[in-house]
Amino acid sequence: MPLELSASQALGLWHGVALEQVRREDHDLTLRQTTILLQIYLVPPPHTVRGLAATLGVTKPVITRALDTMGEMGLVDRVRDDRDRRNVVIKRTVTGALYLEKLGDLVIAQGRKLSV
Amino acid sequence: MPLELSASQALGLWHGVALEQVRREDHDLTLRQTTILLQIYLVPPPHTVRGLAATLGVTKPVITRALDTMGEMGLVDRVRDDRDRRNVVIKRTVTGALYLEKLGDLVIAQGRKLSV
DNA sequence: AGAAACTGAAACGGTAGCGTAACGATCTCC
DNA sequence: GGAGATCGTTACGCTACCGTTTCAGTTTCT
Repeated sequence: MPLELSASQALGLWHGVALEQVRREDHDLTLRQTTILLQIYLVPPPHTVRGLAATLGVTKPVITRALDTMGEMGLVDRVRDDRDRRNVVIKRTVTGALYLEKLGDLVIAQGRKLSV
Repeated sequence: MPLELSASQALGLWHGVALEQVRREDHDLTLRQTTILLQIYLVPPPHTVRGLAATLGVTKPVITRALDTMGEMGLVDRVRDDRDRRNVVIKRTVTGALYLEKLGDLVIAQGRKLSV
């Protein structure tokens, strides 16, 4: 059955996660970057620049730049598609998976503080 | 009783909210700004620059700048404390409350898509 | 083969947040 | 009253993301 949250529970959950995220001074990803990362790891591949841009409703350079930054952090990887060499396929990495695992733990921990 | 989420539920929830947030191209608040806003609205007043800085674990100029930006957006208001005129007390606004209400609705909507 | 379409990336100027280091204003306390 | 502490803000140079435009490489279609 669906999860029914009250307004204060929903915001409290978000607040707890955001606060913890700020305090640990982790890599400070933009909302867009975080969204791209989650999209790559939660939605079945393949992922392309164009596809991500369409899904998020942003322009392609936004995706390219985000991949540049997150690539340097080791969170994602880029590989040219051999079947159509215009395309770039975005790959997951161990570092990226670990990063999201920590984010997930944060959400879970905050969820546990809620009574439902 | 506490809310027990699986890893994929937790990340799915976060993903859904972040994605929707990006797509509507709302005011694009930083993670820090969002956290400050939530802190102001969810924690009992009074809120000061120094207090927020300590809570978030950031320096005071970070708070000042965030309040500048969010003040221009009408999300918060600043008032000098008359009992100690060094202090600035941060006040809530209708616009800010509305903004967070929408964020809460987003979280609630994504929560409803989960089975628990 | 050659024009047109399409993909991701690079270039450009602009804007906003960052950390550090100062700064005025105010209060405290001797 | 005056030294010193405390508050929020401003100034400075820097970095990162933004939107738009342009580009090089690749494929497609006639």
